[in-house]
Amino acid sequence: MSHFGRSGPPDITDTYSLLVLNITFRTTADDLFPLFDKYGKVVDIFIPKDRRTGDSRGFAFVRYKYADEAQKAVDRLDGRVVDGREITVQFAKYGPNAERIQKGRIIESFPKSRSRSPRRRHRDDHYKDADYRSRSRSYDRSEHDRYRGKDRDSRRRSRSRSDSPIHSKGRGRRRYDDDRRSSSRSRSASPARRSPSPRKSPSPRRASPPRGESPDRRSRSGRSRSPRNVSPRGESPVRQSRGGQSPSPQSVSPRGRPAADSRSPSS
DNA sequence: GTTGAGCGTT
Repeated sequence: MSHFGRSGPPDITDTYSLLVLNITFRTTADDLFPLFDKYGKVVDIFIPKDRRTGDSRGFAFVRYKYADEAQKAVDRLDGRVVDGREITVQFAKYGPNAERIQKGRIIESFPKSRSRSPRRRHRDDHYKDADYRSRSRSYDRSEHDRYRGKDRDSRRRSRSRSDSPIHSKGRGRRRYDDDRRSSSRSRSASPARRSPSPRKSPSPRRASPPRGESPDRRSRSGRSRSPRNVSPRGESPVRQSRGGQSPSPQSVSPRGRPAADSRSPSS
């Protein structure tokens, strides 16, 4: 009840998690809620977003209270065109916290009894966690084995090519080793200085001095969607960082123009 | 402004 918009998972026990893929990047939980709620009782909807940009990743998680309803939703909403894009609804295979999921049902498997086996510090348990996580994110594995895929791999290959061994162009799923890489670079001040004129320091990347930055530039004005809850009841299982989670009073300008205009537009 | 394989939050 009061968990929505407060903290992590409110109560994910005996609930069925549905994974919705192929959704547009602008589709929000509010849009999926009425869609999934029509087929059953939706307990909660969660749409993972990027940590850097904060944009939707393109998939959402819908939690149902009953399996029959979830299955129905999967059968009915699976392949449905939402926002002009065909979405893919299926049972979640992995868990948010390495929880045991059976047929999409989340089973509570928390080690309540601490005095059960305190001896076990680290063992295969880690393998389990890393197992579902290293499904393909880790490219440091046998890649040649993956190439044996068929159509499914072909999709990923497409992306792989885009990513290429080089940097990720767009919002690649690369890790947060950006800072780490910088450190590496620091080690070698100039690994291959091609310019015989080290005097020139053309830093187009850093050519932007700390001036009046506007991080709130990414206004969601793309879609005239009211950021308020769709449930006037006050109880909306739809949790999204668009309401109370991100209380940024900076982009509240009614005109879309920040009132903090320290600069003088004139001269 | 863009993108499109996939599996999650304090």
